[in-house]
Parts: sequence; C-alpha cells; structure tokens
Amino acid sequence: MNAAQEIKDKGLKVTTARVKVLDILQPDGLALSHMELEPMLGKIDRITLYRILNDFEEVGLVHKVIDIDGVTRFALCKHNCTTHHHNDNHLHFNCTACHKMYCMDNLPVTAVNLPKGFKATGQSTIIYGLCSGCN
Amino acid sequence: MNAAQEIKDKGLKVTTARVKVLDILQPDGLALSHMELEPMLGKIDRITLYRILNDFEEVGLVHKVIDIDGVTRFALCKHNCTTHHHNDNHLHFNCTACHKMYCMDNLPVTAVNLPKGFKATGQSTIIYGLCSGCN
DNA sequence: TTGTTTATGCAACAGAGTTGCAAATGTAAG
DNA sequence: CTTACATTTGCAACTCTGTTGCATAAACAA
Repeated sequence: MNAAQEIKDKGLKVTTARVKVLDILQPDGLALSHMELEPMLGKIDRITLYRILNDFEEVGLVHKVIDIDGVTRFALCKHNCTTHHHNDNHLHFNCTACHKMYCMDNLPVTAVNLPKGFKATGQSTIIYGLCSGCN
Repeated sequence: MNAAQEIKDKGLKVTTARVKVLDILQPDGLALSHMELEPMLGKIDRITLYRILNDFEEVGLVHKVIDIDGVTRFALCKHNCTTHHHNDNHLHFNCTACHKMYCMDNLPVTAVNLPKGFKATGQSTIIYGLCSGCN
C-alpha cells in the first residue's frame, strides 16, 4: 500500500512531510532514531518530525522503542495496530557494534510468571549482541 | 555488608557521597532515577551523582535500566558483578501506575532463537503493568 | 476558488547528561 | 598526627533531546 493512502486511512491529513517520513520507514524493518531520520528528510523541521512521529504512534502507524543506549527509535507497525492499541509485543534486536535496531516480528514472546499481585499488560524485550552484518 | 566496605572492595575511595548513594540503594530492590535520588541525598551536586552512578556501574555495584518512559534508573547488583562483566540479565517490572521499577532477580530469563547470523550476548526485558501495590 | 481547519516552522524553553578546571577531600607514608 | 599526592567534588558552561506557543502555510471540503 502507498504511504499517502495509509495516512489517509488513519484519519490524518496527507502532507508531503508525513508521506516522506512514512516512505523512509517502509523499506527496512529497522527502528530509526531522530538523528538518523533528520538528514534523510531534507528541509523538514526537527520539531515537525517530532510531531509527525508522535501522531503516527498515536494512530498505530509506528511504534517507539528505546534502545540499549537510551536512544528513542521508531519503526513501522507490521500488525494491525490502531489508536491506543498497539500489538507491539514483539522482540527487538540491538546490535552493539553498528547500533542498528531490528524488529523481530516473527519471533514468539514468552510469557513470564510474575509474583502474586503483579499483573502484566505487556512486555518489551531487547536482545543485544552482534547482527548478521557485524558478526 | 556495609556500604563503605563494598566500595573499598571494588577499589574505589570511600567518600561520604558514595556511601550515601549506596546506602540509599540498599534497602529496596527498586531501580531509582536521578530525579528520585537527588532530593534524598541532601546537598550533593547532581554532576557528582552522575559520576558516582557511572563509577558504581563500571565496577559492578549497580546496573542501569531504562524504563518504559525512557527514564534511566539504577539498582543494586545482587549477583557478583565485576568490572565490565554484569550478570544483569534479570527481568524488570515497571508499574504503569506508580512508575516504580522492580528488579525481578529470581525469575528465569528465557533464551530466544535468533535468525542465522545474529549472536546474542544478553537481553533486557521490561514487563509492564500493575504492581502489587497498585493492582 | 474560497474559507476553515490542520500542519508546519520558528523561537524559546526545560530536562538529561557531559567536560574542563579549581578547590576540597581521602589515603598512605613519614 | 601531619604532610603530600591522588582522587573526588562542585561549579560553569555546553550539547542533545524533547516540548510549548504562536504566526504562517498548506490541505481539503464546499
């Protein structure tokens, strides 16, 4: 599906900036940081980028992951996420050499047995090590 | 063991600031943020606190966790961690109501089957939901 | 094409974290 | 218990990340 249609389907206005951001996030399954996205976008204001990513997250187009260095990253949602309901329980792999963050959409997430009184609503797992490119 | 001895054993100088920080981290199994630690420490400079926590992490006295809001938190290492070798593969529970971060030292971490070429050296899992106090 | 709504860019700000340097403190030796 | 050296602390200044308010520009429905 093309980016403009996806944006429209989520009830957002189709702007050149939004289409550009979504197009960049399409190809790879990588979670990108602001620092990485900004130079790829040309003359789009960094504040605008913050707002676009936040909007995209709210409507379920992208999800946010914080990598092992504390850097916030954004990746496309592959499953049918909707506003305020993300199916983002998948694993992420963070390469300690090249710092790339991979979405591991097809790996299963193991449920954990918590102590009495604790109730889990979700979990975020980041596996770190060397990716196939750096290994 | 008392804080001063632990600090000395790791090869660090025993200072009032370091003892104070370690004493505060002792009681609970909670991971505390800078914002939470600062007011508990009295007149210790915030830069000093950054340096103490970084030093403690390097020698294996504390470990760093980034919570689901992106806030960096520090907790005592319960296992025998050494310089640059943390056994910090345990789970963390982050309460979405009170924002407390618990170290779940005794829960097992499940190994994950990664795609070819990827080599894991560790993993960080944060389970979020309601803690026993808020549930 | 016009008018209204929404998005963008800019300025200014708040918070987290780092670095350099002078003063204060810890520690070991005399 | 005093001296001397090494390390730590506090301060100033800075970078990087992220947010808010407001005027202008762009989307889109009529």
